[in-house]
Amino acid sequence: MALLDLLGRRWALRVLWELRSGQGCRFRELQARCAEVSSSVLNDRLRELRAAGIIAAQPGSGYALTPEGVRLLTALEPLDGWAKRWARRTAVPRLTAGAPLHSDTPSPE
Amino acid sequence: MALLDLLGRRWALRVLWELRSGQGCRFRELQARCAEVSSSVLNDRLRELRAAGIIAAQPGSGYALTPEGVRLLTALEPLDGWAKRWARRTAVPRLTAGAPLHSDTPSPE
DNA sequence: CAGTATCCTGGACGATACTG
DNA sequence: CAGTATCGTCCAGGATACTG
Repeated sequence: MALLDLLGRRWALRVLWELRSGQGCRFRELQARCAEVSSSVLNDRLRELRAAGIIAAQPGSGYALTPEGVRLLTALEPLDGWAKRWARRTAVPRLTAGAPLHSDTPSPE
Repeated sequence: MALLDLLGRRWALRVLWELRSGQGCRFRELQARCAEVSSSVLNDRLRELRAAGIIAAQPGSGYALTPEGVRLLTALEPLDGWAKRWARRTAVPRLTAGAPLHSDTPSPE
């Protein structure tokens, strides 16, 4: 297992996506943005992402992407692009146009 | 759920990776290359990937990537690049140098 | 060989209650 | 508010036996 073991887990990409702005985000705020993921799971993800050096806990401003994390987001872009086209080709056209890359990911716009 | 629901599943990326050459590959051959994944699961993955239009079953030559599948592999490259550097930075240096992107993925060289 | 049908188990996730 | 501890459920995946 490797990268997908990390990013494939529920909420992992969503968390990254929520932090994409570069602004720090508090635990509760993050939780609210993630459709109320349970605190235990959110905490798991945060710990894993921190251990991976993708995000870091700021002193007083919550969590934010590390430089490494920013580069990860960048590396993800082509894939998201592909996913969007693919969603258009493949997916069922009903439901509000969702998030190609991940169900819980609002996806880059 | 979307793309990660597909690629995050066990063996999914590995199958794509095994088909990267563009050569068709038979069921049993694929199974052998994938450390003897169970036939039921392999079949599941193949069906899902076919449904997604990423691979296709050739008449007599097994499975192969579709053009769309080829583009997916391309979109995956930056991510794999990131994963490799990341593995070097983060990962435990023990064990045979594995596959950054996915445990079961030999990973591009 | 290609693919299907069952059964079983581990672990991811959700809910919740709790602590500092 | 931030995070931990516990518990129950559910399902993906592995094993295996089977069919065409």
